[in-house]
Amino acid sequence: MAERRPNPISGENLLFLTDEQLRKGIEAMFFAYRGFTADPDRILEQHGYGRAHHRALHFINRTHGTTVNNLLALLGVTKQSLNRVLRTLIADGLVESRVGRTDRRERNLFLTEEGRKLERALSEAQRERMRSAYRAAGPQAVAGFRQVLEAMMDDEIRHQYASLRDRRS
Amino acid sequence: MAERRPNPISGENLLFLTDEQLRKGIEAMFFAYRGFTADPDRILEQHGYGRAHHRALHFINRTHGTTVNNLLALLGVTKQSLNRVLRTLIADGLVESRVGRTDRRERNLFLTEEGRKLERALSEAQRERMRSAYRAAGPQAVAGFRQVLEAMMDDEIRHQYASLRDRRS
DNA sequence: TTGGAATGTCAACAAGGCTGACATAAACTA
DNA sequence: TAGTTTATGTCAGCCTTGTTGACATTCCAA
Repeated sequence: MAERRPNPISGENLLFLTDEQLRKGIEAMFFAYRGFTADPDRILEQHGYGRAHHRALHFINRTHGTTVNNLLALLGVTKQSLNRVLRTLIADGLVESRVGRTDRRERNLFLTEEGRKLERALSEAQRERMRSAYRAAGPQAVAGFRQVLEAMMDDEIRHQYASLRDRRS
Repeated sequence: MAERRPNPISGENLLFLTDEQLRKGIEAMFFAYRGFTADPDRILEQHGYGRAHHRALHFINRTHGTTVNNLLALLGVTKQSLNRVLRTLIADGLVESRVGRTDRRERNLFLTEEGRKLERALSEAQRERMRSAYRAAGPQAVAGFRQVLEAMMDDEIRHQYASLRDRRS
């Protein structure tokens, strides 16, 4: 999948692995992430929510009926942190928590119509930025972008990402 | 610079701009950023510092003698937030603050030997993850990665990134 | 029936954002 | 020179979102 190109000079081109190149990548990652979150942040602020709420909405939307434990693993936070966020989302009528059918200890989480509405607004703002970046960089760059990001994840997360990746929304 | 490939089917390949593709990119960005910060975070914890300290150390190291105002613009936080972090770094002897030569209202910031030592440890941990990701993905993917990230930044930040990008460390 | 798993809740705390107000010194300007 | 602006620092207080620890409830499964 990852296309390695032999270097006519030294057998393999390693110039892209210098500390200078790596530093540029690190700074690009830092600055780009700021842009990545900027648009949803503005919308969230109008609703009195934070990034944690966005993340919860996103993954509940992605995996309808997911359990709290499942969500914890995806988000990488403690249940207390997530619970605080979920509580407000449920109280505000954006998320519905249903007792599990087969295992009634579990709670299955769903977005309400209002929750879907906010999720779409957040998601569309973020997609618009991504779309513009993708269009500017072109398909080949996008493929490389995804490859590097995937290689940068922790192993365990990469597996979760991969199983999520190939679902329908 | 960005290589666009004509699509034999519709004149231009736009498959990479579907909502599905964009969503995958969004999730990849989220998960990758977690990995990106994981290694420095572990080191910082041992010293009782947080990410904010890492960012300050990084950019002071990058732009020796920078002023507080300059740093504020790069980090995108308020002076009160930055000041809290700087105060501890100065008190702990990692950062030195010298009165400006030409304008004595300004403070020029430098890393001490100890500051450089910690910065190197943090930086090396982060570079190691980046190096491994770059190596796995290959030079062409890395170029695409950088292109997409740059296109994702806010305009103002992109200019700062660019002027920083081409400096020597 | 009992142990453990899944979930929720309460309390307390910390980092690191934010705003507003105010102080000081230095530089600039009319 | 007098007044204003700029750069910085600091105090107080607030918010979000992360943490740990303790404890209750529910209920599956051995």
